[in-house]
Amino acid sequence: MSYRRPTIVDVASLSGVSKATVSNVVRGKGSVSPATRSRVLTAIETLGYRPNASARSLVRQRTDVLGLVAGNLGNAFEAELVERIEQVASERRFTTLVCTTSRNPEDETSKVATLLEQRVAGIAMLQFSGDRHLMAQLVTEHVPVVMVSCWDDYADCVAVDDAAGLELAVGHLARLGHRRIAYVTDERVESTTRRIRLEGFQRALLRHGLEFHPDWVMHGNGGPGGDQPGNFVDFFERRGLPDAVVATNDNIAITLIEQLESQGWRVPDDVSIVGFDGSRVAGLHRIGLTTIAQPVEQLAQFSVELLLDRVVGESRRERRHVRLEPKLMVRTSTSARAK
Amino acid sequence: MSYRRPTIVDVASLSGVSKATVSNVVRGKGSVSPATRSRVLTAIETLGYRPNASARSLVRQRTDVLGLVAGNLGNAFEAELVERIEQVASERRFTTLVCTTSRNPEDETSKVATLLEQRVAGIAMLQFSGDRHLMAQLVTEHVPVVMVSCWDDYADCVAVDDAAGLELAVGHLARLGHRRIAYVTDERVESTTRRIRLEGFQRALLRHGLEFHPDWVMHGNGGPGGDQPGNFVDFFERRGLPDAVVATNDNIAITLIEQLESQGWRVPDDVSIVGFDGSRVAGLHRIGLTTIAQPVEQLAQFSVELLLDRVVGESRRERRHVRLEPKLMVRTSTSARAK
DNA sequence: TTGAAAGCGCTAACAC
DNA sequence: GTGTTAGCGCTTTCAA
Repeated sequence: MSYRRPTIVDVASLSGVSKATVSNVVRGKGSVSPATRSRVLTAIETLGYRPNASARSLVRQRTDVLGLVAGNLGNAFEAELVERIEQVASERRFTTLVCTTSRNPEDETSKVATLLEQRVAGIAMLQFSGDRHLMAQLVTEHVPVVMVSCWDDYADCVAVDDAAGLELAVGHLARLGHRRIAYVTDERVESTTRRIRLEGFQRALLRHGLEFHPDWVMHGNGGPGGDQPGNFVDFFERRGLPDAVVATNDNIAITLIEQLESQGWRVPDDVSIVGFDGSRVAGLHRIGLTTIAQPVEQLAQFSVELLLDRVVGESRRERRHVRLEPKLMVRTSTSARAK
Repeated sequence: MSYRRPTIVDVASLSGVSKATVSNVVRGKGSVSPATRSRVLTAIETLGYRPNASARSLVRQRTDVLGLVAGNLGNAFEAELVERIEQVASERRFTTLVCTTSRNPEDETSKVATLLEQRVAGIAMLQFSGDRHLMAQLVTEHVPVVMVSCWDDYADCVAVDDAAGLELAVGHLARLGHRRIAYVTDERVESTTRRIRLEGFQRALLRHGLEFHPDWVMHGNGGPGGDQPGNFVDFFERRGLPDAVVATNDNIAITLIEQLESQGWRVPDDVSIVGFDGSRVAGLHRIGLTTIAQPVEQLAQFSVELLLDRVVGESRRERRHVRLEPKLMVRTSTSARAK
């Protein structure tokens, strides 16, 4: 004899009503007399009845589950974002199916396929390889998608204003007297964002009357697992140390600091460093990374809202692209240029 | 007219077979002639058919979803663990529903309830308040549960060997000549683990001929959100600085360092610090936290294995409690005692 | 090798 | 205010 979970029918027969009535009580819909309601509630209690989400989803043709595609939770910023999105979704009575892709396009494809089989009500992508085929599929299957801290013209998007962020970074460095400013990007950042940030960097330099040297753009490419960039030291030994470096995210910035310091260079005395993300680690005194903070809370709120707007409202509205204000966090990795 | 997803019936009629046959093809079970198989496959392709997990779960009376209860993904160790568990589960064709509790018992209860409604095949708890009622419920509902880096006698468990970890920590400090060793615990660590670690600390002191002072045990209690401990400075100003401090996790250790240094004390010159977890941050040169590393990879592997063992094998086997070897990572937060 | 049929547990019309 | 009923999309006997 094996254990069988109580169903709505068990509750119905125990309380002497039909299952429709039990359903009404459970959902708090329809009209049920106080007396029956309490009888049903008692039966639910004594049986330990718990509605079956699969059955409900099947008939309602919709789940209460959101899919969340992240790249790598070892990245503190992404982990925080995942946590907040889960919490905001939970407040709206949605659960979250979390997947990680290790920034690997094949994983991305297969994980999204899994989410689609699970019939998630919507998908938030915190990492997107840019795969056109994937996007097309998502569109044809009518699954609401939001790009969070990512960008794709064919989906709702919510991200920090990258250009404004780079303006903050460069402006800060310019005010400190730095003129030769290098940039470190990373192949694993989603391509549109990567491009926009680099362009933003160029424009900010221009605006501050500083020169842009393609030679000073380093394209970090990650080693296996984690956000380990390439070898910065080689790069700077060949080209000489710039006054300052803007990195495309905090992880890269921190690794850069580690590598520079292990070669005897000092931050910020020899070179100032600015990160991007505003992850918790950056705020530690020992790290003290000046960075462009992304508004995690707003990113989470907006992404869930954009998603549920389409899920619940089934609104055929236009795609919305939201840009949020970044914030400059000045710490000890930047200082005035030595004369 | 609204969009309707293709179902197994659509595939069946397009390929001119019954849905049972389509089902056989999809699942790769039963016997289907090569000819029909390929006809069905073509139909699936052209329709973009995707099996509906809810329908399948309903009839199979089981989902392919694992529930994962974490405390706080801002904690790097927990985030890494979540990521690895998701990946290991994914290799076994299971998806993961991730919940965070902010180490809040009410959230824990409600999130577990949600997982139960979703009929997850099993639950991995990376955080457990110790709620007896919750455990009882889980047991009566016959849901496989595994405590990961947590402990509860009534469930399968996989955790680091806490006592061995503290022996490593204290042994290391003793060898460096430290004698007055303090301990910082944290209310938010699951209670059994908290107790075992403290006892392990005491026993390790004893074994190394060092005295244990209850006065030197500081019970950190977190502020809201994140792992912020209480005010360590007050504590040490009242009792004087010990030779060294062992912290119950890396986050606490790092905060401790920050607080001490902000008061002008130096680590490790004035006091050595040892953490617990082996999170990525601890390994940064700027942090250089000596710590007891937990075997994340093994924790992930074992936890999924223990869970699926019960899910798939429906084995009525005894509860299993696995303890894994910790590893001492010596870095720069510890040094020989100044004479 | 294939098909017909009986549900899995629930919701939502629609009667009464 | 309550009950009846017809599925939702799939798996799984059991026949053919």
